[in-house]
Amino acid sequence: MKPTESELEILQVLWAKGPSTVRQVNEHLSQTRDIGYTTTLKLMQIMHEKGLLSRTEEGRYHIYQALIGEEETQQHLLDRFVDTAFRGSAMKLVMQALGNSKATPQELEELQKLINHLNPENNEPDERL
Amino acid sequence: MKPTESELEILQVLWAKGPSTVRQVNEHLSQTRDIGYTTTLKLMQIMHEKGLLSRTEEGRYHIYQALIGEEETQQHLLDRFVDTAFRGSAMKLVMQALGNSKATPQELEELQKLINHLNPENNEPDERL
DNA sequence: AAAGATATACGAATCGTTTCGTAGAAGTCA
DNA sequence: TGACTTCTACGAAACGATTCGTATATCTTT
Repeated sequence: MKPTESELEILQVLWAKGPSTVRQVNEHLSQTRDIGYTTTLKLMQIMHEKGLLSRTEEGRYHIYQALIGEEETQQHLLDRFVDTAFRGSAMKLVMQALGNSKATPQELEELQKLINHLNPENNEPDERL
Repeated sequence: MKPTESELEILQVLWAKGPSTVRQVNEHLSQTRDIGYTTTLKLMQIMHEKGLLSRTEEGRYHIYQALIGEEETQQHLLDRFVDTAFRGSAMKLVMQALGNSKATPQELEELQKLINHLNPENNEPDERL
């Protein structure tokens, strides 16, 4: 339930590319860092044992698939992170993340909508749901 | 520059309480989890070696102090976290953190101000800087 | 069929973090 | 002074994560 950094890397690939073989995942990972094939293999085997990945035998190959969702995992990691790094204050995190990001107007607008959702009383009415 | 989880715990205490002895830090930590005195001692010694903490001898005691700032450290951790968990998308993180937090109206208002700052063009004018 | 490439399985080395036991120095108290 | 407590220092065990070497099986190619 709490993937390590390496495991997260692999999950990222599987989330992005869908079910994949070890080689495909490894190919992808080696683009950004030095990692041997058997290292990726071992990692994915362990993740399979842990129940993070499913595995289907396709002839000689094994095809792996993420068993936990991206958003769900992100939410979990986020909760943990807020606790450890921001002492539980999600707002502090939000402010700091936002302050240092170069958000596009579109993104800000989306965010604006979300805020209006959260706070139907206050602020100028914008659109009803 | 990249404190571990345990180190972060200790930093939190020092940030909150200011310069402290090992015992004071340990006392605080033991309130929330099982940890021996010498464990805390060793950790703080290592952090001192790493340059995370300064140390002043006060008679028989050592008084430790955080050498890195809270916000600065949080920013650093946050950047890293956005990269690894949210593939660099700070906005995705913000939206998700916000969506799951129960923010008070005051907090939302603060956030609103920040957004208006960031996006002077769009939205209703609110206040000039 | 033989050689070579490519798959999985698995044991083990390595590395960083965390934890604690033990020793010795220094202060406190009866 | 002698027993206790309370510091720091330090070595090393324990643990988890990461990495890779090697063995073996299975294809592919000539």
